[in-house]
Amino acid sequence: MADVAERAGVSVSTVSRTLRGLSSVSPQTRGRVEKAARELSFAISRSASSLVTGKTRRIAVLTPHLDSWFLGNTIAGVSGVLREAELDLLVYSVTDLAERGAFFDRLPARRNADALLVTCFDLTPEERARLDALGMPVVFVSQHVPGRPSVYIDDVDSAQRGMRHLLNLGHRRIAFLQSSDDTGFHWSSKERLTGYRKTLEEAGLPYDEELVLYPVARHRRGIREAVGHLLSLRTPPTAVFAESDEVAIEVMGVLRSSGVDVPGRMSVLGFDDHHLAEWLDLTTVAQPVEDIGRAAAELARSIIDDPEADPTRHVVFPTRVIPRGSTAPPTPPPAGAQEDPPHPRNP
Amino acid sequence: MADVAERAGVSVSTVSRTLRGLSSVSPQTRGRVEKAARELSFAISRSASSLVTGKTRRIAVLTPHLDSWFLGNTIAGVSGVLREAELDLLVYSVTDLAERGAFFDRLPARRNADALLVTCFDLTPEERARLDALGMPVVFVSQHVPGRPSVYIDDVDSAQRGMRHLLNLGHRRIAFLQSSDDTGFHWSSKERLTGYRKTLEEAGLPYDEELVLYPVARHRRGIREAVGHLLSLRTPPTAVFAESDEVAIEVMGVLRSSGVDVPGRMSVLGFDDHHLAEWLDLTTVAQPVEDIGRAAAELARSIIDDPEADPTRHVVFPTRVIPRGSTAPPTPPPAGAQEDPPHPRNP
DNA sequence: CGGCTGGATGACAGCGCTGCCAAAGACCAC
DNA sequence: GTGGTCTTTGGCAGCGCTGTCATCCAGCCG
Repeated sequence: MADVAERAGVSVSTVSRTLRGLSSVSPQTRGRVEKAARELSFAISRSASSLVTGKTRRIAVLTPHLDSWFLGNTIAGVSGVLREAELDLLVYSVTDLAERGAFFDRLPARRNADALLVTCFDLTPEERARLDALGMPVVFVSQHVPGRPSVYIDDVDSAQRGMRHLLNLGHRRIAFLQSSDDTGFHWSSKERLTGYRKTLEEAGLPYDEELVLYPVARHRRGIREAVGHLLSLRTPPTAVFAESDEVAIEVMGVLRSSGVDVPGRMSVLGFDDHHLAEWLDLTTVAQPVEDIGRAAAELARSIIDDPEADPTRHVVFPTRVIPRGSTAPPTPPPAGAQEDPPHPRNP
Repeated sequence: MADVAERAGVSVSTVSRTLRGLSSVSPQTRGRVEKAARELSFAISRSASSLVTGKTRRIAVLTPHLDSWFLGNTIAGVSGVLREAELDLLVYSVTDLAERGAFFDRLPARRNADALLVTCFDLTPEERARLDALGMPVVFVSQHVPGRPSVYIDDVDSAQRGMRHLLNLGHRRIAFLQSSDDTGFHWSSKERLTGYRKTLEEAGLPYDEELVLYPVARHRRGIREAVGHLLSLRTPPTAVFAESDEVAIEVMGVLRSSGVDVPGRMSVLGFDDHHLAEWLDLTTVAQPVEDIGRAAAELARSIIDDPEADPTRHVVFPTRVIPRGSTAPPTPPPAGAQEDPPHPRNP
């Protein structure tokens, strides 16, 4: 910076003021400084400036993984907003409990980021207290935490609307497939299961434990076994509601390779509106994933710009059921079919 | 740090030495310091230490997007290695030419990261020169740049092996579908196309421009139009080689929804071994994506640890054709069928 | 028993910026 | 001409660490 100052014939203070866009610099001086900076390819050292200001101009994202469609798109949304704000994006992914423990133990984000976006994570009270104690602003993504800034969808209601779509088609035995892993991450599962149960209750249908398969871990054989289990029941379900499109697509693949027609013998409903869902004709509950990322980044930005701002701001995004070819009325109609019309009345 | 020093009854120098793992600290002192640091949840300020050392302990990744299966998995691999090395991961995604220009203009990574991983990017000579001028070590990922550290697969050879699989099944008219975008990113397309051409040449087959569709942008209607184009040719191809599994899966979806049986009337071959490829029974050329990310991170790590190290190190990963249900001999056999056996001889 | 070695620790400058305050000058009112 | 205000600029301390050098003391040799 001293070099730039010398070249422009001003003091370092003036260079600093110019480069930060402060107003109290005359246009001529500004011009000379900018020219000198360009000629020397000068870039401010964030290390030095954050040492003084206490601001790092960096936002950290904490995720349980990076290789899912959901998180890829969420982070893409975050990244777009941060780029415009000239903030840097720091990514911490913790894929198992040991790493999770290590993260909250050492908390490497501390002092290295101005805010933390927590995605798909059910923080324990201790973890939350720890972040609070260190004064790290947190935005919860894809999760509703009362009293904390969060960006989310109404998972209960969304699952209910998905379920009603299946009920309206005439399905009465509907399985629910959760994807879970061994790290205690949230991933909206619980809420969607609640929506599933509530809808059954509303419709006066029994909750059958055999139809709810939760230990379907990502990247494992679990899906095939889960589908095998459903197909070997005394009365197999006529529809499967998968917690995410990725699971739903796998289920469709397994069903078709086992000779089970979709939607002829089994309807499949997903959740997300994955990029491939359209091409694979998968009915799904769509959520605006990239918008969620963008909103979370905006929230983080507003918090670090103005720490006094209301800390309880929430952004709730709507979801919608997109009917496609993977769901249809069950055939033959289940014994207990009621007066519901055989064709969808819920678009 | 002063607080920790006081609590442990030592000087800040000793705290610094302890926390950096330097050897010249007695075990008792080390224990006391670590205890004090834990009790105070102390984390070193990277800003301050990088101001002195010139090292940021951060690695930047430059990518054209974040929402593809390939990059999600690559970055997951990178992230794992960096976490173990206690390095932070900074992500810059530039999705169009304007952002790309802005990135190389301002070069925000400068002084904020110790090395840059460039993924799926064909840098222009000017861009490369600029990085060099600023002394930023670069590792090329998924791209072979002679004389620079790079991690990649042999795209030409891999495409050739994929093509030979189709030829051995008896296909003679094979389309090639590239995914492209408008930003001049590389994405291995050119090399795979070269492999396609070379294989045709070897087999004495003509190169038909009508069968090579490159303007198939991501997230666009392009795929449907491309498939429509192929199906409306005087002699449609009997097989499609897609540049990535994501494209291949979309192609399969479009074909099936158009009533074209896969592999009955059209074989589809992908590239990547996407997580869903197995479930959708897609034949593909598998590459070890996460390993590529890991190797790239290791390379970056070794470069920042030892800047004198050989700057031309390369890691080449093998690929393999995984035959699944989306490829089969063409029916009816093409007119010009040769003495090739009708069944695969290339597993 | 003095001097020397080596391991462990402390003191202190300074990395590159920013925030604060002072100063210089332009301008105006009286 | 004097005093006051406002705009623009410069000087300088200090953010929290690390690297270097100094210091201290135990242990050992001659």
